[in-house]
Amino acid sequence: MAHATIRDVAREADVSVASVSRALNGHSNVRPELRRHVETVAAALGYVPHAGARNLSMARANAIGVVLPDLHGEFFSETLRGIDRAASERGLHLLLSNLHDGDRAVGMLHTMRGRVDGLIIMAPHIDPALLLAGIPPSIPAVLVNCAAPGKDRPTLQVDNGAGARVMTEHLIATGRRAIVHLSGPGSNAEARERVAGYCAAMDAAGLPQRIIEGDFMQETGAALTPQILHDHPDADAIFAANDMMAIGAMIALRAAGVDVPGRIALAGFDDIPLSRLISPSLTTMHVDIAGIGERAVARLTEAIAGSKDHQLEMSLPELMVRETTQKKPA
Amino acid sequence: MAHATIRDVAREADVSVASVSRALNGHSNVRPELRRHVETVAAALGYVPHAGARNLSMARANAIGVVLPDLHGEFFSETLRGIDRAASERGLHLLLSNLHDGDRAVGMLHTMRGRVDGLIIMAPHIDPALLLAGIPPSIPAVLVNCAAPGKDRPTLQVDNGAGARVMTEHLIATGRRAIVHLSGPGSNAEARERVAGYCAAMDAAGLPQRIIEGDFMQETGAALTPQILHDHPDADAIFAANDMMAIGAMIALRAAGVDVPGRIALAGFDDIPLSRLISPSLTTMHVDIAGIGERAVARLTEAIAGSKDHQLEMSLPELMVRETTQKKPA
DNA sequence: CTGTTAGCGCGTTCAT
DNA sequence: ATGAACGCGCTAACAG
Repeated sequence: MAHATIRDVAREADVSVASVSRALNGHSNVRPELRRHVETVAAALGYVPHAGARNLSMARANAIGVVLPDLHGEFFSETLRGIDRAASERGLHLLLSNLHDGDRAVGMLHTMRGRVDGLIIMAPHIDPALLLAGIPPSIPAVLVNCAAPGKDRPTLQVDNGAGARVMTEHLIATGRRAIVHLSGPGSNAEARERVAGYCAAMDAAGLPQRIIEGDFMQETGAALTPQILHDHPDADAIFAANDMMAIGAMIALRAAGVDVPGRIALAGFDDIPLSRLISPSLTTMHVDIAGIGERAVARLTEAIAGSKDHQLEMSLPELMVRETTQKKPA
Repeated sequence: MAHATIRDVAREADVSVASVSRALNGHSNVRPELRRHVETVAAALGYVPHAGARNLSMARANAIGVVLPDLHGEFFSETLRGIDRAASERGLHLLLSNLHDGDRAVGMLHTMRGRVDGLIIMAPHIDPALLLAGIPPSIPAVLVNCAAPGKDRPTLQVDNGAGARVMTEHLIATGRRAIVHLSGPGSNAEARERVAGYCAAMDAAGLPQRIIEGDFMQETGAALTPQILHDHPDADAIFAANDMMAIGAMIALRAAGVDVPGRIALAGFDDIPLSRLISPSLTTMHVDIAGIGERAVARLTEAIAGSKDHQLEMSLPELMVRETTQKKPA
């Protein structure tokens, strides 16, 4: 059976649609008796308001669009968790969209217009020019870890460069010298920043850069590890650009019978929950993943409310020393 | 600046709104020259159609609502991944909603009416009567692992009872006798089914049931482990109702210096990606988590298309023997 | 307090 | 091939 509309309720209760609307939405100027009557009829008819129509008439969707590159791995699911928590606190729904490739990205962004009040966009892998052009200018949006500097959009970023530098310095401080960086894909802005941080630290210490490009996936971390061992037989540390690759590397190293951290130290980035659960536990840079999601929602609601504050908010990751980078034996 | 509407485009291009609509939606009965003109004007104005209005007029939202208990842990994020994949293949958006408590559940369900074409509901923790009453009858919905038998709704379920029984039998077959079941919360339908499977297997073997109630969380698994050790000093196996609790237990056992699986075997349920990455790797029941999400979308699109097929689809988990249940030394 | 009317932005008849 | 008019379901402004 088709759904009852507000008009069905009005007819059945023998009142106007306006009264039904007022009664059901808790307006004060309604006779209590009439309100009860309307509520009864509505319940009897199984009436449920059509949220789409209400949104149109109120010019408010009570939803925010979330644009992520991928749901793979713990990083983005943690972010989503933070976003979800902050959003449901505010009574907002989440409209999800995965930006796999850059081409369909703009299309996806467009189909969200009129269904959400604002956008949270995490797209370190998308060309900034393309991305900024794709966001309808009239829609509030906050950019999270995007390549774009975000001139006229509120922006949240992790200081990947500083974080990578701190980690590299930590490895050097614990006696490592032949440190190989297993990087993320060159197309990814965060990956590039982490490479830069690693390079800066190695340069400052007068050590040679050794970089192998990966793609942030665990399987790739495992697959490239033999190559690292082959290309750099003297390697005494691997700094993976994220935890998933580090874990892949750890599995490969274990399979190859390499002692971690005895012969090779291992470090990651992100501090996903998993990094603490494996053994040996993984030294990594802690990023407040869920917290970033929450902050993003906060900034977005401000922007929706009309704030013109387009500040860049930069957060510094924190070094978490765990088992995989214990001091190198002399 | 406010967003341009179809009327702005019509006025600017000096044509009717109908023509703009036809031109932009690729209808055939439009003069190519006019189409190009409209497209130019639309681009110049930065016009992006208002999806909400379009949905209302077409009575189609091109979105499905996903209702999950929690985004915590890998189980639900994996499910979501499967749903997302299947949905974006079909050009559907995902409207997310977390059903924390049962009270607000019905309200959440209602606010989705008119914004989605159908619902995927995973709510093993919600009272079935409450839940079924809360779903607007006119909205297609598929129930996944819900307590409700799902008489007139397509339903997907994991055969938790059979799975738990298989696992318990495996533990018995490897020589364990004092098997403690670390269960999920009694309010959860899946948890109850797994308890029943465990009990059936223990009864069949003439072994005494030993059950401690947990809540599916890793922290709880860790916290309850000392109690298990205390209440059942002779325990030679722990069968946790899900992997997260099993991992918590493993951490606690390691901290207590208990040899796994030497002294105590350990088993989980779900086969989340993590269970394979930890060491020793966890014996568990494999559930095709992402696959269930995909199936749910498939069933839902059928229902939206008008299928009256309300069959119950039951899937059997598969035993994955890994390190934590190696045979007990004689 | 209540009913009437006019939109919200779009797709879609029905004429022309 | 194009335009005028109507309706999707709801809220809000305006009368009474």
